[in-house]
Amino acid sequence: MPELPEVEVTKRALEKRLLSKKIIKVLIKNDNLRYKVNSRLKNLKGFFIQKIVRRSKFLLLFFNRDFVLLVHLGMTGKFLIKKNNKSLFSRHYHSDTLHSKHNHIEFLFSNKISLIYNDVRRFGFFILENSKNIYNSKFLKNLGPEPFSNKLTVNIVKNKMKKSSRNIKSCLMDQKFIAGIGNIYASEILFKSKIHPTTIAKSISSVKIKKLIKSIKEVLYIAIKDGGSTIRDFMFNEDNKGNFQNKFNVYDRYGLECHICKNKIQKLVINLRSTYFCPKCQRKTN
DNA sequence: CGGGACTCCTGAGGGC
DNA sequence: TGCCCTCAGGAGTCCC
Repeated sequence: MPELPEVEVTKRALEKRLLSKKIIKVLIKNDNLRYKVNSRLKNLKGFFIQKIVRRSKFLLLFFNRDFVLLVHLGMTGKFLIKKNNKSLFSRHYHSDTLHSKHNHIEFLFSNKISLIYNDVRRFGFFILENSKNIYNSKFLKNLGPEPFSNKLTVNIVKNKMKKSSRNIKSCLMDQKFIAGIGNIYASEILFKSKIHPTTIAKSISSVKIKKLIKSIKEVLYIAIKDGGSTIRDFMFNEDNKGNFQNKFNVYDRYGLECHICKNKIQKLVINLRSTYFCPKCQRKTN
């Protein structure tokens, strides 16, 4: 599920409901996530959320007294919200999801809202840290520039690529390179940039890199506006589901017609991840 | 060291 | 139905 747009949508929904709300209780039903959940999490009782930040695919929940909860949703992690034992979001996840065996952690808030962490594959994790120097923690310190920051420039991207013999798709997926892009959006961004996914990154011209950066911002911006992408799971937001999956140009469209040129969308595996592209719109140049 | 292959985990879907 | 295989939005670790 969660790449930058989905994490950003989650962040905004949490902000809307939980900012400045006090935690009454923390229930750890299953501590067996990617990293074992520290029982110190229960010490957040009585604390309130001051600020929520997204960095790459991480959520940072800042509490009073210098506590910060670092959350990563992994592959299938999501938050559910219920009020007075009822889901705030209609029928879609009523009985099934609110009582799922994949609900691992529950935070009860003073406004009678519960925040439930659900994660089928348990690749997500929660780390409680001191907020001082949090950006120097091992999870955050090596991340590349945020797609919407002005640190993402042609020069910085070209410099990073210069040393590498990798293909551009692998570079986009590398969080040290640019933060927040995952498997869906890497394919969509390369389509919009008209770059073939196996193109050797350092061979790409400055003009094309400029176009690539523009495409990164555009694709991610529209995806956030659409509430992210919902494929086989529903996504957490006010309307239950994201809509960007309806705007995919290439992802999960193997054998279907390209919206631009009508050629058939191709699929290939790069670093064990499915990669989709249009062979005509994204002609290989090296 | 860079980077590709493998790994964690559960469930869905297809072929037989 | 059931069994087996492959694949799924992420990323740390291992090994060449």
